[in-house]
Amino acid sequence: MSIDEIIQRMLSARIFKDREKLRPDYVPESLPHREEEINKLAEILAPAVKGARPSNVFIYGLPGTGKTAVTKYVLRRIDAFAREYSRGVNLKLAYINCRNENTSYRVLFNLCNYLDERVPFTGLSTAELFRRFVRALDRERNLLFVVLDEVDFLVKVSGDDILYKLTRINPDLRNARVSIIGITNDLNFVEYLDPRVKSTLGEEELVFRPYTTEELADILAERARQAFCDGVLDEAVIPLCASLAAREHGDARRALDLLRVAGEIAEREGSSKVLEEHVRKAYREIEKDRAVEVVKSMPLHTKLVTIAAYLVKRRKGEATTGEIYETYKGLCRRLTIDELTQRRVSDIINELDMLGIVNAKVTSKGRYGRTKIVRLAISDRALVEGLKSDPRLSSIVAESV
DNA sequence: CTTCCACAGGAACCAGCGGACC
DNA sequence: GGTCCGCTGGTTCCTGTGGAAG
Repeated sequence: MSIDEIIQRMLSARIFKDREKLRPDYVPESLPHREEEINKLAEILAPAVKGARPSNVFIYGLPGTGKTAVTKYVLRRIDAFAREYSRGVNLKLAYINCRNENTSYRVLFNLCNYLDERVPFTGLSTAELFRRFVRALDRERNLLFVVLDEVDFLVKVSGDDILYKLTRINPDLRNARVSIIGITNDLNFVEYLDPRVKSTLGEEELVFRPYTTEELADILAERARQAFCDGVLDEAVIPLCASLAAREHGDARRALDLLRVAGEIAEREGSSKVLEEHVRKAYREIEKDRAVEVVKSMPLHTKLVTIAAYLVKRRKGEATTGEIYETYKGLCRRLTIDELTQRRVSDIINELDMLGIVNAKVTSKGRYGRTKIVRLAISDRALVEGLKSDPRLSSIVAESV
């Protein structure tokens, strides 16, 4: 294909009008089928406009059910009102994603940044950092909203100490007030919490139901109107995206991704319309890309454990922890590197399970012990692709994969 | 009903690192 | 330049356990 042809294709294939509208972090003007949640959250948070401290809120719901979007949307509106009508109170919004900021220190560090308080990003004790945060906060009549998105990560990694402190902070403040909004995908999350934290943090609770297939289709249609040129979507496309995403508990984010990638594939192929087959390709591509990226970014030993799982699987279909460990030790010897302990490898297998690279399930085989049955959850091609950029593994990959 | 395998997974600890503080 | 701090990614030691075999 000549350059002329490629450019010609690009020009003739007008698929997208504004593809930004399909990005996961875009917060749209309206959030269909979340009216009830929006109203409830607005009712809870509205006192902020008059400078009163709203109750803390806890929001539950599976991924892609609009928790983050609704929260940002409501806070944005409240902030706009507060700017216009309230006197003497500074509304401040701190949004923290605890998947990245999963330690007390980092959370406090971020909070200080939101208050324009300069602090070192390591070196201080957490207690000192907390004192500085409180001091900075209490200097003015601030009303601070702390949004802790995916707060379960914070608690799993660092415990609920910081939550406890944050929820008890108000009595110690003379001028400022803090209101906390915790968001989590993990419906069993409360179990990890100290009951005292549970009661203060969960002053109000909101549960977000997953979208149904029809609701997803509505959302997609709404966004598609803004994102795509008129008439480029085949009529089967939106229902298909919706039903593929609904298979995984009504995840709107996945549905939107699917639609965007399908559009990109159609554009790349020079098709004038987005068709059903583009959606199916998109589905496979998203799965594979995710797997490849994860494998690429894994540390050496985690890769070796993955290869071991693959090798055992190829021999006999599925693998136990013990078999994987033996195979893994063999790989280490061939590379003349020190092997990790079985205890650690057991944890690595759990990590791989969380990443969706393998499926691991504890099973008891009676007299023959209790172990984990491990199955590779990604395609061989994705595995090879993810491994081939690592020069340390080239010999192993070449001959065994 | 008891035994006993092959691990799971908790607890405590450690080395090394980057970085702020004094 | 020594000290302190928290994080990461490991180790060692350990107790707990589902369920087929006996």
